[in-house]
Amino acid sequence: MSKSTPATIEDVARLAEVSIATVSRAIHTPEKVAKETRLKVTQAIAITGYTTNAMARSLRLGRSNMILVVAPDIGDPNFSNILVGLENEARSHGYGVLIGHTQNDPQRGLEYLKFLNSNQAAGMILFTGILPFGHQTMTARLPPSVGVFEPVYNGGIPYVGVDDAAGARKAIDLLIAEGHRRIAFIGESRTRLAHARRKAGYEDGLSAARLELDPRLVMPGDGTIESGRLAVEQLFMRDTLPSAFMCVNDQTAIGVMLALTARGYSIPGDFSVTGFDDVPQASFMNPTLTTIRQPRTAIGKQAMALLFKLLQDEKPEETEILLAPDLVVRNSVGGSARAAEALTHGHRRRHPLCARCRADGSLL
Amino acid sequence: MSKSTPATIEDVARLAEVSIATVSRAIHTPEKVAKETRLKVTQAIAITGYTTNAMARSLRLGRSNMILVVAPDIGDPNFSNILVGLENEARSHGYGVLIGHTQNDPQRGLEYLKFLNSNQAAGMILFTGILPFGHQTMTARLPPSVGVFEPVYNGGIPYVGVDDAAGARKAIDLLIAEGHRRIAFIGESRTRLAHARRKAGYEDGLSAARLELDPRLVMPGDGTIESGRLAVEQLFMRDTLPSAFMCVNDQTAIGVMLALTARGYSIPGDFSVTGFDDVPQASFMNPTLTTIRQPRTAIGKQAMALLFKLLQDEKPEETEILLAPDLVVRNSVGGSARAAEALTHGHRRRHPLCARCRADGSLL
DNA sequence: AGGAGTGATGTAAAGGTTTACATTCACGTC
DNA sequence: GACGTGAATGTAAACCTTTACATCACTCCT
Repeated sequence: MSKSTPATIEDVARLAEVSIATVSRAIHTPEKVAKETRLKVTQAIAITGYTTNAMARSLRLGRSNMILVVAPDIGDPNFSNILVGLENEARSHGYGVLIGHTQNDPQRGLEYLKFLNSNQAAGMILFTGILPFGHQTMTARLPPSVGVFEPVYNGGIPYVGVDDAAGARKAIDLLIAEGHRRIAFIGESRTRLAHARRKAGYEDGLSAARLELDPRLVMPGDGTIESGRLAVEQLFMRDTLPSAFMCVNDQTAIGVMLALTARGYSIPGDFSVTGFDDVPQASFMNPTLTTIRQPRTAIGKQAMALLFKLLQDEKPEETEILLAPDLVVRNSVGGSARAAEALTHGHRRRHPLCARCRADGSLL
Repeated sequence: MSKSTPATIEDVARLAEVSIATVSRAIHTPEKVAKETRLKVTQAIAITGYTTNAMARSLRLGRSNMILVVAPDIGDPNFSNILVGLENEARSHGYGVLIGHTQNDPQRGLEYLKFLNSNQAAGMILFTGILPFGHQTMTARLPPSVGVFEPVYNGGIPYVGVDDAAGARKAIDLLIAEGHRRIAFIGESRTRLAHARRKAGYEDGLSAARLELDPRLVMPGDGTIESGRLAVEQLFMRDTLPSAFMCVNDQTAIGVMLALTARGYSIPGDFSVTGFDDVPQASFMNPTLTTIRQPRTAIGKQAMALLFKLLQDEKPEETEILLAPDLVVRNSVGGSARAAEALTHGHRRRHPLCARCRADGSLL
C-alpha cells in the first residue's frame, strides 16, 4: 500500500512513534532533537522511502527551490558550458534549474515572468544583455537575479563574466607584437555593453603602442556571422584595408574569414584574424582561430554562487565579478611585418573594387 | 499594499464579490460559470494582477507542471537543438522544463530521481541510451517518460528519434554510387542501440549492391573522437584499408579525419568519409563533412508531444516514432572510381606499416 | 521544597489552491 | 400549486509541510 502513493511525513511519524513536527525537525534541524529519537526517525524514513514533497514545502516556505535561467537562444554555442556550471552549483545547493529561451520575443519573456510571479522560481539567471521583458513596471517584483556572459543593460543587476577589456587587450597586443599596425575592430555596438568593453581594450592596446586609431577601421556589428561578412565587404569598398581584423566575437570572425576566403585571400597569409569567446568551432575552422577563451563553466558556477548569496539576503560586496580571460593562439594570426610593409593601399592583392588599385595597375 | 505580497485567489474573490470556488472555476472551467460572473472575475484578475500560485496548485493536484529533461552531457552538440524543440512544445502546454545532467554518474542520476519522487516533475525526457539510475527497483515509480535521440536500452520507454537505419542507408548508397567498394564502418557497439541500427543500414546497403561485408572493415567505437582516431590507427596496422569510412556519428568522423590528415592523406582525394548527426562543426571542418542530418528540433517537439499524450493517460498507439533523416552532401566524399581501381592493397600511398607495401616497393 | 531554567516533544495553524458536496433559485411540468 | 430538474454558486475539506507556541519532565539553585 505504500507503493501506490508516496510516503508522507505522517507515515514516517507513525512508524517512528513521534509527531510529524519531530520528523520535520529531525530532518531540517537535527540538533534540536534527541539522538535516540533522531535514530528512530532516520530508520523510519529509510523504511518508508520518504522524500519531502517539494510542492508542500515550497508552498509553506513561500519560496521554491528552482532557479530560472533565461536565454534568448539556448542553441548559442556559449550557452551550454555556462549552463553546466550553473547546474552543478545549483544542484549542490539542492536547487533545480529551469530553463527558458525567449528568442528575443518580449511576449515570450512575459510568459516567463509569470513563472516568477507564481513563485515557481526563487531566483533568475539572465543570459542576455537586456531584460527580456518589455518595460513593465514589474521590475520591482523581480526576484534576486544575476546576469552572466554579458552585462545586463538595464542596470542594477549584478553580473559575472569575463574581463572583456583585458581579453581584448591580449588580442590586440598579440597582433601588434606580430607586426600589425593597421588593425580593424569589427563589431562596435552602442547597445551591447560587452562590445563596448572589448572595444575599450582595443583602444587601450593601440594607445599603449602609440598607434593612432583610424576610425575608418572601426566597423559596427551585432556579433553575427553576417555582420562580420558585411564589415569586410564595406572595408573593401573603401580605399584602405587593415592587415588584421580583431573581431568582437568568434561568430563575427567566422563571417570575416568567410568573406576574405571567398575573395580568394589567404589567412593568415594575407590577413590576420582574431575572435573572442573560443566557441567549439574555433578549433575546427580552417585556419583554426586565434581567440580569447571564456572560462564558461567557471562563469556559470560563480554566477550561481552569487545568486545564492543574494537569496540569503546578503548584500553582495561586489556588483560585478570579472574573470580572467586566456589567449588561445591558433593559426589565424600570422607574423605580418612583411605583409604590412609590402602593402601600399592596405591590402596585398589587386582587387577590382579599390579605386587606387585600378588607377595604378602595378600592385600584384 | 498589493505590491508587497502577490495577490491570491481570495483577493480576486473579494473584489469580484464571489467565492474563491467561483474564481477557480472561472479560470479552469469557464463554461460552468455564468457569463456575467465570468466577466467580473476576469476584471478582478486584471486589476489585482493575480497569477495562480503554482506550488499550491501542484500540491492540490498532486502533479506539477514541470518536465525533467535528463542528459548525460548538456554540452553535447546534439542536445541544444533538441532542447529547443522540447522547450517550445512544453511551454505551449504551460509546462516548464527542468534540466539535469548526470555526467554518466549513477549517483547523480539518483539525485534527480528524488526530484521525481518529490513530485517536482510530472514527466521525464531521457536523452540517453540507458536509464541513468542504477538498477533500482524504483523503476515501477517512474513517471511517464520518453526517450529522445537514442533508444533507451532498458526497454519499455517510448522513443522519438531519427530513422537510423534509413539514414545510414543513404550514406552508404552515396558512397557506393561514388564508386567505393571497400567501405569501413567505424563505431560498432553492442550496448548502443543507435549504433546497431546504423550498422544495420550499412549492411543493408552493402547487400543491396551485392557487395560482400568484410568483417575486418567493421571497427568498434563508442562514438567519441578518440574512437575514430583509434579505428584508423588499427586499420593501418592491418594490411587492408577501405577507400571510404562510414562513421557512426560526426564525432567519430572527426577523429577519423584527424588521423588520416595527420598521416598526410587528403580527403576526399585519398579517402572518403561520412558522418551522422550533422553537428554544427560539420560545416566548418576542412573538408566540410558529408553527413546525415538529425531533425533535432522536430525530434524534441514530437517527443514532448508524445509525453503529453502519456500524461493524459492515453496509451500511445506507437511506441517508437522515427523521423526521416536527410543526407547533407558536402566535401568529404569524392568520386573514387579511380582511387578504388588504383588501389592494390586497399590504400593508395605506400605506407611503412603495411607488410605488402614493404614487400613490393612499387606502389607510389 | 519551591521555582526558574532548559531541553525534548506535541498541537495546531497557515500557506493557496481545487473540487465533492450542499445549497439556492428559477423554471417548467403535471 | 407542489415538485422535479438543472444551472449557478457557496462551504469546507484536503493536499503536505513548517514552525510558533504550549506542554511536560527534568535539573539545579537558593
